[in-house]
Amino acid sequence: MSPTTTKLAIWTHPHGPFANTRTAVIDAATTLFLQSGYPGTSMDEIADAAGVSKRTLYNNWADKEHLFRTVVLEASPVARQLADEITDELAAPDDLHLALTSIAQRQIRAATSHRLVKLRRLLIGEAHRFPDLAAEYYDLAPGTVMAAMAAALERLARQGSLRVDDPTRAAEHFAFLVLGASLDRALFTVEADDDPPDERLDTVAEDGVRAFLRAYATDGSQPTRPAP
Amino acid sequence: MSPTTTKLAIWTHPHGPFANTRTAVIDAATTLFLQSGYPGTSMDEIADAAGVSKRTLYNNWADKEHLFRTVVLEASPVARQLADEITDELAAPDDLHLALTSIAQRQIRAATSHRLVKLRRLLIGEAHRFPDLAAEYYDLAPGTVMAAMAAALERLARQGSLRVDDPTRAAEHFAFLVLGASLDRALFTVEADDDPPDERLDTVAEDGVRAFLRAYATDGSQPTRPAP
DNA sequence: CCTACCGATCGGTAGG
DNA sequence: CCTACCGATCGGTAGG
Repeated sequence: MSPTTTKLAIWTHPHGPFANTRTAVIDAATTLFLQSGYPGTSMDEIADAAGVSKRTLYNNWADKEHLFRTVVLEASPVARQLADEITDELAAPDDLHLALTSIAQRQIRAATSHRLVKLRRLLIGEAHRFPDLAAEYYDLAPGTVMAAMAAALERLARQGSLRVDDPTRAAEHFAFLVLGASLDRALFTVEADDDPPDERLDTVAEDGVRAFLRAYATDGSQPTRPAP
Repeated sequence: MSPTTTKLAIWTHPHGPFANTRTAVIDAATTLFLQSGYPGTSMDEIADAAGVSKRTLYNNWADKEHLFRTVVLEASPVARQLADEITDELAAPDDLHLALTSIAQRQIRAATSHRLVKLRRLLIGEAHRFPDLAAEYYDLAPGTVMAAMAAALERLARQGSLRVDDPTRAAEHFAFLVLGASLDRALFTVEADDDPPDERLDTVAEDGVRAFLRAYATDGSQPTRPAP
């Protein structure tokens, strides 16, 4: 094995060439921060997990806090997609009950996914240390979904399908009827064998949608209550 | 000044004699843990703030984790009182809308109070380190209130005032319609000048109660929507 | 010569 | 109950 070959092996191990160093660090830091929290994760552990030296971390980020901010803001943008889906699917739905149920089921699954619950725990637990970051995330992720839902509900009200005085309040009512209890419980309950299975989440979401429509549907636009 | 006098001054400063040592430590530890989190609070700081030596801490608690558990479990029992009020006031209300609004307003004020929000942040942020403690608190505090509300709603359904298939689900819907959005936002937003004032919380609670009654009241048992 | 990175170790502080 | 101190580990940086 020539020296050149050896050098190549070093360049490509374990995470490929230079361009991917940043990705490798962010991946490792994300995993560790979500697992053990901010003070519970050392820069040494991150460096080890990423397969780089600690000096590399400090060549790319000023300090631990800056790396943490990168991790949080790059872990967010699932929300954008859900917001777009809400806007599209509620534009002019054939069956409002069905459309809302489909959205509700995706919303509760996203909100109670292990990854998102861990990210919320991390941000909530560090809100006193990173108040601006926690607020920024909240406006960015749940805020985007909530704004899309409020706009969609306002449109549906103009179309005559719903009776909505305050679209923002109605969007909050929809979201928390659907996922409030499940999300709150998930924040306090560390992932276990008795995590709610998908079909149970679907039922919870359906119950939330039914309650929402009883509260917000225009009279006669939907059956008040389907027989059990 | 005699040595005895000097000694007495030490005994009674700053938190009185021996019996109150435990209280002084718990008070100091509660303040510091709620302020700076578990790893952000040192046993030295707690000892200093309580006016005792670090050795006293370890004479009363095996280690930092045991002291933390004491702090969390002694900070809880506000919930018991709210649960009792729910049971009493919803037993046979003259005006259901009024009774639910009164309960909702106390519930949202308690849930968004700085102290309770900080306690939630602390437990959620440390749920990975203390999974059993987080679960125990959740069953003890929100769980107690939710159980009382479910029982009360079931009773009201038997009296004919409400239409309730699943009392637990209905209690969740009530709680999260009333306080879900406010609580979720409070967890991410560190106490600031723009905290929601009491009258705004009251409005949010009223909106939640109205939506709940539109969804759960029996037909004709209440006006569907008061004119604005 | 550069960028990217290494092994080794700094001063301070944690829980106990 | 205090001062002094431990083994271990923190975030951040030295020279090469």
